Amino acid sequence: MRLLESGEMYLETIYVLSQKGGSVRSVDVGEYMGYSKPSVSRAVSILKKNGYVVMNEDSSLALTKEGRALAEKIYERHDLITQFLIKLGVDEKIAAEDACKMEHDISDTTLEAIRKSLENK
Amino acid sequence: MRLLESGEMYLETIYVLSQKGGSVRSVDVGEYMGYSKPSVSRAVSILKKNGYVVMNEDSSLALTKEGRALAEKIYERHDLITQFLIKLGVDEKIAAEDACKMEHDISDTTLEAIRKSLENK
DNA sequence: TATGTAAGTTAGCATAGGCTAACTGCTTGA
DNA sequence: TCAAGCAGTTAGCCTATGCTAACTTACATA
Repeated sequence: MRLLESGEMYLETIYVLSQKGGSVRSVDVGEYMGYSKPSVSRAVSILKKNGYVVMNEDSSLALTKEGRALAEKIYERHDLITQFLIKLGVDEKIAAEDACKMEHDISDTTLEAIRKSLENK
Repeated sequence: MRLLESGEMYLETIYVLSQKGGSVRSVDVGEYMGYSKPSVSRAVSILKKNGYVVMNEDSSLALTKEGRALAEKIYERHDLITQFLIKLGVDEKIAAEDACKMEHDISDTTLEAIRKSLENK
């Protein structure tokens, strides 16, 4: 089942927090995103149902192979768009914020155009 | 009251259809957007409540001064983003589709960066 | 004149995705 | 040992925004 935008955001957050090292708990995800525990609990249960995340016995979260692959794809989009906006002259903070929203909307075609444009520099 | 993304889309559609000349009715908006009559009816009532649209006696729709100003702003964003994506090498159709989603998300800062980039060509 | 069609509205359903309140179950420290 | 606090879950509320069904109203024409 295809994740909606909010699901992608939760998945991306779990990925980003994992990259920082250490275990990732639901409460960490909620704190990072500014959402309540029940909101995270529901979102994580959907990610589990979709096979993107598993919860360990100590209730820390781990990405499955599929979850990691999808999260990497989403994060790469985020990163490419952010770099692109920065090159365009947008302040780093605003670039990251805008990229956060754009990453869910942009077609693969546009993303490839952005990638090419970054390579030609 | 600030319009949400869906409200902006309805307003933009009324504006675009107005530009084509002739009167714009709710049913035209629904047909253009692919939405049902009740969905349009509710959306239009919100636009009326916000002072962006009035309904004439023959139930055709007209933008107020504020509605027109906002619609023009939204449409200009749409147009700038579309032109920008086309210059980036994206096919015209896909550029318009992506612009449609991006126009609601992008900050004023990024929009100005896009505008400048288009001018430097 | 009576009927059929078109347009708009109202009522109410569904889903997504925030929230708070309240419960459960661990773990920890006085 | 037991009381407190922390993490996760469950129940249920709210808003936004799509939908269908069914109603109203007006017009046009047989």
